[in-house]
Amino acid sequence: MEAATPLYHFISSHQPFTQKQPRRYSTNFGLINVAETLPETSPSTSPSPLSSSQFDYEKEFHSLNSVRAMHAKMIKLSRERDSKRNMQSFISAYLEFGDFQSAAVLFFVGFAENYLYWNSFLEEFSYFGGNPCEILEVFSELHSKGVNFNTEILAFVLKICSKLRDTWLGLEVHACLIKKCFNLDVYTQCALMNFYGRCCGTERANKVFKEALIHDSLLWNEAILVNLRDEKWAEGLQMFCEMQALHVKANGLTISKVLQACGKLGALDEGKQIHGYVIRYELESNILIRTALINMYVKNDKIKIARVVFDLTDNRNLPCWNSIISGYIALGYLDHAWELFNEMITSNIKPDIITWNCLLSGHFLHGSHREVLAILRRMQSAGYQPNRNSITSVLQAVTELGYLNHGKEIHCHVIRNGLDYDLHVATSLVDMYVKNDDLTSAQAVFDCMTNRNICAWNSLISGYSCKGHFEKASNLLNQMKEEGIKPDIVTYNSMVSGYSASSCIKEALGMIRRIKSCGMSPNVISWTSLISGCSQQGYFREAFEFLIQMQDEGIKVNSVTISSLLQACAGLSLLDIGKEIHCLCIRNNFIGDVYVSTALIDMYSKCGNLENAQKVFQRLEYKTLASWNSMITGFAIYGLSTEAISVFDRMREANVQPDAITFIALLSSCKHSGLLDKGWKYFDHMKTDFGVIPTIEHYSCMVDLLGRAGYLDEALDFIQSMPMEPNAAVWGALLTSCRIHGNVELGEIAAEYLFKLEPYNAANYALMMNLYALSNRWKDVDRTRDKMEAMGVKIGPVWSWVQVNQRIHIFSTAGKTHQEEGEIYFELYKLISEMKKLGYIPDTKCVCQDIAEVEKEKVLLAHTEKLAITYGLIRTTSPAPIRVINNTRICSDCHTVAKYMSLLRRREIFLKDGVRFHHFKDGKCSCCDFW
DNA sequence: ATTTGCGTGC
Repeated sequence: MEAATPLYHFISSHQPFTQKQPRRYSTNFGLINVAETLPETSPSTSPSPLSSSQFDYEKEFHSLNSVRAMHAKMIKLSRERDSKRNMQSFISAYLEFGDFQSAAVLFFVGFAENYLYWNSFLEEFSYFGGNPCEILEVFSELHSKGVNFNTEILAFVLKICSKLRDTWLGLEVHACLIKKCFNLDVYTQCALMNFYGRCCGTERANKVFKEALIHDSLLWNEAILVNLRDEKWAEGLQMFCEMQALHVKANGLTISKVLQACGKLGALDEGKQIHGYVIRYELESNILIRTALINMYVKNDKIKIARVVFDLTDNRNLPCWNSIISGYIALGYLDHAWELFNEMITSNIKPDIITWNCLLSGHFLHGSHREVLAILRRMQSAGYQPNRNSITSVLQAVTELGYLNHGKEIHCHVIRNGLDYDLHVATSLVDMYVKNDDLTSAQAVFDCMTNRNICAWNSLISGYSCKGHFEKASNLLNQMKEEGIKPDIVTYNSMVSGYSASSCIKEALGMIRRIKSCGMSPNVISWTSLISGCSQQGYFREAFEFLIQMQDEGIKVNSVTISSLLQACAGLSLLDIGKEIHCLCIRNNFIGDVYVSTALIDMYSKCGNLENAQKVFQRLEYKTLASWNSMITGFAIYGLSTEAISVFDRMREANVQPDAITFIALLSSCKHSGLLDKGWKYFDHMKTDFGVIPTIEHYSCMVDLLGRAGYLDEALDFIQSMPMEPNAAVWGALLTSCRIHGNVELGEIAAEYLFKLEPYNAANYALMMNLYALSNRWKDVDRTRDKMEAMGVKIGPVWSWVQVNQRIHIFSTAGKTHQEEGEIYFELYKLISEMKKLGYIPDTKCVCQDIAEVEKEKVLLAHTEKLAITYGLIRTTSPAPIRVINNTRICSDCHTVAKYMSLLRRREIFLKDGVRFHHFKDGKCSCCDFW
């Protein structure tokens, strides 16, 4: 094809065309009265009289120049009007040889007969690669030269304006139309409505509809479509109903779009009525309507009806298959979706990128993140190129899985295929790097983005903020403002969340105030971020205070808030408040939320109510990995290893793949029960049978397990054989075991590492002092205490609390003494003397002070858990169990005393310490004295 | 379509 040289170059060649003109709407065709301006020059080939037959022209159409030559001949002989078909041939020829302007000029000045012809012109124009913009340019130019167009041409131009969103020209065309005639025909009115709907808003289009004198079916259909295109679902549906009342017939496109509206609005009844209409007017064979019906039923949660419609469709095309497959996927029936997918393949329908993307995003949304990667591989090996949507889903899955390396590979693919210029892909990349803790790469991708949307900014800001880089986050916030992007509630919430996660409660509250000063209202997410931050950092009381503030401001809690609050209840063992929240969950239908139910299981087990934890667990219809894990953990912290293992077995029967946390729970249940062999078994099998690679947490569990069982040397060997550097938890486990078994030598080795790794952790010094005291090595006790004091480390307060009559009573080594202390000690002495009659001997080994035995007994009596239990005994009545929480690890003397108390006063005592649970009943403890 | 808040362990 030759380079396009516009028609006027040839016909106006006597006028030198030197200046390059700016393209849009300002080209200068010397076109008007073409025949008159044409110079009287003879073409080089001798002009023979042309026949009127079109074929004579077409025979000569070998190149653009030959087309022009023929055109010139035709004009010269003034045979333009001879045949409209001749004109068509020339237009087609110009299009074929790529001279789109000449084609458009001929189209406008030549003739324009009917709508059908225009559409085929537009089709042909685009088919040969012409940009419809050029049609508008030619029209504009002719219009400015004063050419008068008929209304049909104007309507045609209006259609293109509408398509190209050329509001200015469209309004100009409307002005021409008004000048021409007052009563526009239906087609023109439709074009006008279409234009206003797309370019000036639905309201203007509706005005055109209202002002129209006659509302025929074409106009009704267009009016409804205009509203639905603008996602005015309710308005569109309403108009459809009005149209029905007037017995105006709807066309297939309108019906399919109205069905879409029924889906969006959840208007099942209306949807069914339209289904009835479809059957009555025998429109069922229309595949567009069929597909819309399937979608409508899917959106209204009626997948079974959708399936019936699908099954009854015999001319299923690809969109139809895609609809039913995406329906199953949206509702989470991934297996059904695959079944249909395979069925589709056997019916010789090839999936398209939409099908694949639907599978990708569906598996991501339903948490099957690994499958997303498998589907990607499958589609690639089937020869499909992932597009921006595919990449976005895959990146999200990779982000969730934490597969940074996979993410980088996808980044490479993105770069190779030039997709990095796509806004959404780039945003997903930023987010992938942010969530995988690679802020440097996130920043690099961000810096390369030529235009950034608010999501990209927010993603990066949240990355810096959550990692505690508040300065960088604030700088970005200011920078985005400078670049003219207004921070939204998400931006501020990211800051709130970051501050809350770093215990910067004041700053987080400041952000909430800033949201208000910007004229926005802090929403449920802002408050929940603050509350969950408090719950996770141990500021449980503050969590409840902010809950009250939030409710005062009229913000209602949602399931996420509830999960955070339950965490606070679990942390404080606030069983009664936890139960209140459980009621709230039932009232507000939060029970079905997997996060809430998991948090409930955790709350009940940490508040000492294992039965309720089990009940919640059993009633869970859909058990997630986390819910199985928290139930196993629940049994584990009670030392109920048999039960924990049986939950694990049931989990495997349910085909749920265990993860690292499952094995930590299992190993710790073995640890709490001294099941060394079982522990080894799980440790060995977790990698070989389940593909879960042991982390340092698993190793430290094993050290604990070995050590507590008395295999201290083996524990040390095990530490030395570890594939990673042992951390403080590992050495801490060894030191704890050494203290239990009184092994000073090994303990000193562990302590040496610990003092290096955690020089400011008072618990380590306390453990070592305790170990020395057991062996009566008082000088070493003093030396360790001096070392600790030299480091400026202080042993924090030890506290226990018990709830009596809706109030929490705290007994602390640091705080004020309890006002009823006298009464408490009176009862405690009484109990001790009763116990002594039954054979109780105070276990003074727990006291690491070099003082007389009698003094040691006094120290033991002051242990906070004893005071808390005693207070519970005197201020509550049987059979209410007593629940005591302690923030350290219960000593063996308190353990013995609690057993006697449960026997003497016939009370169940639940005691939660920093490590696990003890349930005392009838003089026995659930831990069987192994803890 | 892309961005903010939630559960399981140590």
